[in-house]
Amino acid sequence: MPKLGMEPIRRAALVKAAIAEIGETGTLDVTVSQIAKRAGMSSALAHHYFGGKEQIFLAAMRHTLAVYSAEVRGALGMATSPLARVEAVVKSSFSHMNFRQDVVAAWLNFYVLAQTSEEAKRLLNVYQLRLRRTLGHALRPLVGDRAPAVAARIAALIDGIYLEQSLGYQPASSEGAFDLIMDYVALEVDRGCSA
Amino acid sequence: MPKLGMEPIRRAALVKAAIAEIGETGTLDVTVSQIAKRAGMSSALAHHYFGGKEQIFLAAMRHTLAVYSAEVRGALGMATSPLARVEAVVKSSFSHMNFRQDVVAAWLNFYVLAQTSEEAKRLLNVYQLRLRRTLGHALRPLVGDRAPAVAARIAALIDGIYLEQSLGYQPASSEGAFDLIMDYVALEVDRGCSA
DNA sequence: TTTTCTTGATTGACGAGTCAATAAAAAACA
DNA sequence: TGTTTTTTATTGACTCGTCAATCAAGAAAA
Repeated sequence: MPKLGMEPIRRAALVKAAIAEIGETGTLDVTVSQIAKRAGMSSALAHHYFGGKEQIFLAAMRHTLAVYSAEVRGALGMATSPLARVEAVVKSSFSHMNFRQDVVAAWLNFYVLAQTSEEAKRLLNVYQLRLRRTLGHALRPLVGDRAPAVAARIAALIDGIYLEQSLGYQPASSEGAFDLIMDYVALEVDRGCSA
Repeated sequence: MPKLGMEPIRRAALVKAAIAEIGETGTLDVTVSQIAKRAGMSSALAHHYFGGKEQIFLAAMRHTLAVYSAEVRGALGMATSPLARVEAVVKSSFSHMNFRQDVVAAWLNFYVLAQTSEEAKRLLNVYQLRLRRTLGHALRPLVGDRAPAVAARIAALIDGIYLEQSLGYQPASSEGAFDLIMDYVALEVDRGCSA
């Protein structure tokens, strides 16, 4: 059976299966066997390609982060105004690709993983910083010096909405989440008439 | 040795130890033995009083929720204005009692627990709904019909800040978190001069 | 025949939950 | 009062299952 160049295919399958499995179980408490089985191979092969469970998780995390980043970059590329840039970032955060039940569950568990894995913590920090930086730049023309504070608030809102979504009661729609945040942004942009 | 009426003492010790252990490990992946040892007893006794690991977790969660609720209630009791009521809720969320490293880690893991335990999910929902209701009532005199939306945003901000705090980089100060949210509230209260 | 894939079987560790047995207080009793 | 019995508290030792990680061996390309 062995076909050549299987490594990248197997790795991708395992990463995808890991996210699906974490999403379905809601926990990092999934066995390598479960992941491997879902990916259509033996657990031994999973160990062969990744070395260990944690490294599968980290790869899944990098993948999730990469998908998100790519979507943000793509959306930013089409934005022509500062406000559109903010909208691009926010909209990407709640796109069908990223706001799915299993992906949200994976995010939640990555935060837990970051409690014990330095590498996971590093990855999450890269994400956090980049999000703030991107939002901050986009906001500068709109709110001036308040940009960092507004960016921090938007980031916290995104994380908070993800957390609520993870509970899965009445799944907040992507549009609802988007509006919730952009209404706040509008408020910040419109300020300046009272002070 | 056996002294009578140990049950409540043991249960309290186990709950406290569970939170500390979860906080230190950052995971629900703690053994009953670890918790029991920290609480100064054998693992058999922990099983005797609680029946199983999950029930220890749920008790720890109820305790965390109860401490938080008590603090909110206390702070609300001293508030005389609507704005003071909002401040009371927000300030309680970031008090020394509730914003501690281990307690925040426990919260994070309770969200994970809620993925698999119906009871945990129920408890978190009670918390979410009560928080929104309390904030909504306090906000009504300040922002009128926008109260539910503003309450939802505040709730998301609180959760998001907790999530960031769980990463433990440069621990956001309680005051910083408080200001971050109350600045937003002020913005909502001041609105109405542009539309 | 060398390299790349692949797995079944195994190992070794760990941990949840059970149980029988001990110890001390309290209650019942003589 | 002194003695027995019952209740409450407590644990060491054990069972049973699970799972990460390893390895030797097989199968198919190159």
